[in-house]
Amino acid sequence: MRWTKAFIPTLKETPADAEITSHKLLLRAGLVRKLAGGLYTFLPLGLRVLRKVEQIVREEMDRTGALEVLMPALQPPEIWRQSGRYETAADVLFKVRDRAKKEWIMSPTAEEVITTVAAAEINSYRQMPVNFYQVCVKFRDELRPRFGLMRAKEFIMKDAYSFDVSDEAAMVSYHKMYDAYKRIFDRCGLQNFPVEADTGVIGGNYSHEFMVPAETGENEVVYCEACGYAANIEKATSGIPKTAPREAGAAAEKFPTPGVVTIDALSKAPYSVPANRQIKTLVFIADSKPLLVLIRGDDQLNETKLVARTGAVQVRPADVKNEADLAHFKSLGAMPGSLGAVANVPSDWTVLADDRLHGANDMTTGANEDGFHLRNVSIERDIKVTKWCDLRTVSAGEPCAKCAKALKIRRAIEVGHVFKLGTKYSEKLNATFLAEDGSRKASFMGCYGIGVTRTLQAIIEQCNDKDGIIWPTLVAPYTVCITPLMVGADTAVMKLAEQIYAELSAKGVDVIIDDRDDRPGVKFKDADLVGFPIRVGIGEKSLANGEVELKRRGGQLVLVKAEDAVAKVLELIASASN
RNA sequence: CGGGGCGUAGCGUAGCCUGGUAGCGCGCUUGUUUCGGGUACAAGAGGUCGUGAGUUCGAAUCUCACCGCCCCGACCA
Repeated sequence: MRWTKAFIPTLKETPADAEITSHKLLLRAGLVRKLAGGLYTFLPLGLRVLRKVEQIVREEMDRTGALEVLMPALQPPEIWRQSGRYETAADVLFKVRDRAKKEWIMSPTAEEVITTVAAAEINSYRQMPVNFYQVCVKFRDELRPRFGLMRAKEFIMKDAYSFDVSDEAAMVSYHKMYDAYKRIFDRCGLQNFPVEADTGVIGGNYSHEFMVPAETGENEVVYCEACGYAANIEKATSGIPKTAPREAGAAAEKFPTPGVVTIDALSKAPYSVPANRQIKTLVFIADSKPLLVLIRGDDQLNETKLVARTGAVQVRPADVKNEADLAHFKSLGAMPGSLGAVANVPSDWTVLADDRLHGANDMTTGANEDGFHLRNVSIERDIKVTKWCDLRTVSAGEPCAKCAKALKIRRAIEVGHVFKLGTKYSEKLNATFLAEDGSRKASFMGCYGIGVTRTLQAIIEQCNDKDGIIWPTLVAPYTVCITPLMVGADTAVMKLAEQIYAELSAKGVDVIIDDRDDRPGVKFKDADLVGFPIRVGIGEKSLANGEVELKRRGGQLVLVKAEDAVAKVLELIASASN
């Protein structure tokens, strides 16, 4: 490719609406342009990178034996109703109507569609295991698109769906994908690691996310350097000890605490109740039913865990400004800050308590009377807990549950997610088969997603310096950039540049020649900004000695004999490709 | 949806408070110059000042509504 024909609109200045490095570089390097919030056009250079990432994904998926298909972007709402997700995923569904006013859903994912195919076509255990995948545009009605391609209304996803005859077989399929994902992100040049994950609206019981460490990531990951434990903070647990039991004291005793409505205030004089001897009592509304959540005063509730434990579609904190919610507070007898679970809890309320409070006594909690708290509370004795479960958020420094070493927390970008689904979808959409023993069973599914466009941006977020992008060799838009510093057609410099360009092209190398009649500084800056892995510089000075320059992006410049240039470039490429 | 900020040439911005000629840098065009890290000089093109309504003799500037964008939060497969 010739630069003058390639359409690479680089920007010297950063567009005002880009915040994070990778977003700025996407725009500055001329890879994409914004059409509207969360919607981007891939320009030629950006598309080349996208295709290379897709290519890696396809190669590794094919290697596992997965089969590529292509499903419609428009889906009938009926199958979403059948799976139950018409309601549970309603918030992110883009819906359109055709001229007959019939509603359609723009695919955010395709469990329902592929399961419909399986229901019709997979009738025998002999047809499994099988794994179908596709790479296509997905739509999500994001509340707030942001960070360029990271969270967009429309994006490219690779989604795969496996069908197996048993739970054990499904686990084998799951691990095939798990291993393939590791290879895919490695080949993309990304530092990445899998973490245990919550399953969210997708459902299922076993799940990992693939994370790329980055300060700008939207996820927090808890990890242990000693034993390798790693989990999304939404899922993570630690080996932190339960609340130390004390000698069982006298009966719970009410005492006045006028105006004290925070853990912090109660921990100060004259009350001086340390936060770790307090019980925080929170009211939530789970599918319109009230719910009490008890958690230790010095702990933070993890709402993802709460949603998972309740199994409810919608869980939200009760709000005193909401009249229906206010009635719930009134039935308890107090407003937030004086709430407790010892007395006045209506019998039909669910009380969820965090495991860390198990067996705790000598605790202080709200008395369900404004301006009063209770001390000497023993949870077992004084509170009727419906269900004990893990509800707290892990903090850095807590002991690892596996090896007791201190846990760390870092931010990361989620680029892939694998789920073991069980029979959730196959049962609802009747994807059953005849087993070897003649019985009819629902197939055991897994689903596996990779955010392809997000992966592309994650690469930029991780691979850059002050001058621009530093593309990993396998995903660079062009592997080699030839930079002649004198473009006159009959100059020795240009003749050599053209010759090297032709030879590398003939060898199948993705090469671009910067044939612009521009100053050297402009060409160097642009080459660095776009981030080609290898640059071949050809100028009068070095050519006078029969030499050309070889420079790896971000590396040292080396002089090589002009006649060796092609061979040296091929060597560099070979050593970089994995 | 709540809070905050912004909208002036392709990009980045000044002007707005205190109403009266729309300015600068980059980019673009032409010419000269220069030629190893975003050359220099000269000439030039390019603007419904987000949209609509209002106040006023007069609105980029003041008022109201709407639209769009960015950030924080809520949400997130």
